[in-house]
Amino acid sequence: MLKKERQELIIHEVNLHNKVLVADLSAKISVSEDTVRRDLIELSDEGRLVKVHGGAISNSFRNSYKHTDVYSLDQKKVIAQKAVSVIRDGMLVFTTGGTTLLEMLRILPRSLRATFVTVSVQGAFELMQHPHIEVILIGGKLSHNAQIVIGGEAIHRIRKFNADLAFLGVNAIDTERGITDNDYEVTLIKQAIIESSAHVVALSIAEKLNTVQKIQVCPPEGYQTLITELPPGHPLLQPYHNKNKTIV
Amino acid sequence: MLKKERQELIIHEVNLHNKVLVADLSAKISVSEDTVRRDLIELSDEGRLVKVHGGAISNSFRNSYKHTDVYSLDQKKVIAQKAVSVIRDGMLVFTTGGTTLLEMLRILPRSLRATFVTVSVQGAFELMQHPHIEVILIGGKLSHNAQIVIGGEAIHRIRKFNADLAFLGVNAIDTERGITDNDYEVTLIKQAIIESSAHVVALSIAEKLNTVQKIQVCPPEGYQTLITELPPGHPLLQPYHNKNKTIV
DNA sequence: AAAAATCCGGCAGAAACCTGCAAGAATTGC
DNA sequence: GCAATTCTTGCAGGTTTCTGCCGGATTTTT
Repeated sequence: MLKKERQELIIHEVNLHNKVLVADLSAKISVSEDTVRRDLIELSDEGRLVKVHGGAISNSFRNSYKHTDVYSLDQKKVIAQKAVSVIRDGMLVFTTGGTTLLEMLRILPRSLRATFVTVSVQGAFELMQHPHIEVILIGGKLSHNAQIVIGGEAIHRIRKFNADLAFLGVNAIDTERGITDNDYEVTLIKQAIIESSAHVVALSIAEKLNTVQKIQVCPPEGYQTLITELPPGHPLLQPYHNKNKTIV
Repeated sequence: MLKKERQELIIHEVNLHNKVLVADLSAKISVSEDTVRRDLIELSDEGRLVKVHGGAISNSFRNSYKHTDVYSLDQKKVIAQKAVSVIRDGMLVFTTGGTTLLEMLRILPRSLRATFVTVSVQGAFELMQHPHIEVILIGGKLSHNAQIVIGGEAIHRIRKFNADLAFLGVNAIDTERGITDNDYEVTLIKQAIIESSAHVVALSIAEKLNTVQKIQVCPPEGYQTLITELPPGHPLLQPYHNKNKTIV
């Protein structure tokens, strides 16, 4: 059996079953596991499959969600970078939806070991790419608008957790009115998350500072940390310092 | 034997068997391996075959495995098309993961009004794009491998539903051993889905027919309808007709 | 935290490859 | 027709590739 031939066979198997194990392949084509492993590495380098511990999975599985144009992407990347620095190994972390959040999930260091609980479909998808992160998805009805899970059952589930940290993507934030949003169902979810977390981190681009939406998610004292793309000493942030918020 | 003649013979062999070994050819036409090697290099330069270490493979062999992004995409689209025709307005539908399923969800008619319950993150993502479909996501721990929700809580949730229809993306299907898979957690989820559905539709590309994996999802009588890309009358499907399956 | 599985780098033998060479065959030019 | 030239082929040798194995590191699972 030619090497090339063998590799095509492997690709075939992977695409057929979405996943293969080194041991299975080794037995099936009667070569050592080392050889299979080397083949997987080569194929992986060529981008024809994704190698994982113990085998490989098809990459057709991996690229259904595209990283499209996001508004203020650069600012959001800065925020994401700061947000990541707050997370510690072993934490139980809640996350909501929102593009800033997604950006953060995307750049989580691969070495991080933590448990993430999320109501966001895309969030779950991003988190799945990380090898050492356990992902718990809150179930329930999906909101077409917000692309997160909503509804009573979801809230019920959220309340069962006691998270160390919650990351809240915010729609509007103000020193007087706190965090506000314009989708009632979403505010309920965010409230539940806030109440189930020891520490709440609000992520907001500067543009959303001092804006107000129709429905309150939480009062100004509902969160402890605020992260924007601005340096912590920026004058725009002074009012939040005055409210004893931690500014990153 | 003329050089030209010899090379034509090689081409013939390659096209016949899709591959040739230098040693075999050398023995067959009684020339040294070096000569064969030189011939292969020339033929390769002319683009009539692909030289590899140890021999050569035919062009068609190589092309036949050149996939775009999803394996057997065309077949899967055919399957998806057929599957869609089974769904009626108002139904409560279960779906598992798998690329075939995703393909189906992608082409659901925008006019369809139904409720979908899914354990697949990408599935949920696709379904969210449809305006009139209510999407219920089963919560729980996410499997990094299978990219679906797994675990006891998920199974518990699944059992609360009484679906009209379940679409099962299968990994291997056989008239004797039924539907089989190679991930234990996934089989549990699929079993729960089958038990919670009045009618189970198995989606499989023909290539997976009569293949067996390690763990049984359900016996041959566990599902009622089988959809492949083949026309229902195809001889390969006869055994399934004999088992009283509905073949679409 | 221990045990099992997997991975990785290096090693060695075998097989395959390449380069240069020379003898023979075929072709060309006169 | 014959010599010069080119082409082809096999061989020798040194080089590269392939593959299995081993020991230690890393990861996963219990």
